[in-house]
Amino acid sequence: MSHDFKPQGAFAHSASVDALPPVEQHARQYATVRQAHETELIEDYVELIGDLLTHRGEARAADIAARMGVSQATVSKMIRRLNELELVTSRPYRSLFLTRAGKAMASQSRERHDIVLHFLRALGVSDDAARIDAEGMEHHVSDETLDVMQRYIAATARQSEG
Amino acid sequence: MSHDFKPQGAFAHSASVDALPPVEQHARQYATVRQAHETELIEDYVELIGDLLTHRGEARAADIAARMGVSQATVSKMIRRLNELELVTSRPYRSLFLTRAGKAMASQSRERHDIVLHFLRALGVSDDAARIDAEGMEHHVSDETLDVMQRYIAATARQSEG
DNA sequence: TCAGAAAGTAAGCCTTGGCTAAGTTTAGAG
DNA sequence: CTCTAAACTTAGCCAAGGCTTACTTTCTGA
Repeated sequence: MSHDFKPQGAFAHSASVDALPPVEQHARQYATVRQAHETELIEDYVELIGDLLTHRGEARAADIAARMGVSQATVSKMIRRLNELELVTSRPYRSLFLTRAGKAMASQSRERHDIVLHFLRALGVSDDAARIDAEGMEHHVSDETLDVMQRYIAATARQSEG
Repeated sequence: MSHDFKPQGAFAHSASVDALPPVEQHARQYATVRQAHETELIEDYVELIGDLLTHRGEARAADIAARMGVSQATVSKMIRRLNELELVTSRPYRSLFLTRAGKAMASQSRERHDIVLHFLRALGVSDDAARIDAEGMEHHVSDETLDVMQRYIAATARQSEG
């Protein structure tokens, strides 16, 4: 069954005295994080634009700026980038639209975000903390971990149904 | 008991049709993530320096570069920054040392890192994925979530003892 | 002991993602 | 209809964190 969930048992809490990982593996870990950083912001913007389109019918630069907590100028510049990356289409002074690729990115980000958020809540984290943590964590969770989170959510749901 | 662990039950998996959070809250979420980004790299370097000092007895720029997967020049520049921030002390062409503040940051980062890593493994994530995810996640996990993770680890340990 | 390799530094370049200030366009209220 | 406020864009600034290339210092082994 794909939604089986079995914790694997805890290990001794002693990584700080563990040997360092081999140099190449260590370097790959950091490379993955740097890589994630490059796409992170882009994904956040695209995800937000998708949400605004879904919930408000349009995505205006002013709304994006207010929700991101940055200046309109910053948003304007970022929109140019998203355009170059062919994630959005825009006409000057007009609302934005997502391209096919933009829509795909938005829904994928949204899905990851939701899974992480629900996982944290299912684990017992408060709503406020879960929201903030999910925002930061979503870009650093592998498909494998995401899968485990989904199974955990499903298992917890079955449990609470009795 | 402080190490009690009770899952809180899953919610309907439907945040994508949830209303958007209030503007101010939304902005605060992103601000927190941006904030984390600023300290993230610094913490990674300091944590690595601490690990090298612990496991190798010294922290050389060449080792840091190899493990971070960046050029020596990049490390050299970063060391200057860490110096300015009074996290390390260094004499030209010599190995590094952590200041009191640096040591504190290193051990705190190391601890968060370990908790996240052990949590992921306890959850059933493979070692490789857990390592990579932990590296990225550690900077985005609130104290509250960290606490929940620790209780989960403890609970899973008791369970597997039988 | 000293010459070449390895380690470290410095200078200067690039991109990203913030900002402010100043100008342009759009939209809505009177 | 028009004029002002809000929305948007542009230009130009800054810091961070990469890079390469060129130089200096240290270490080591023949």
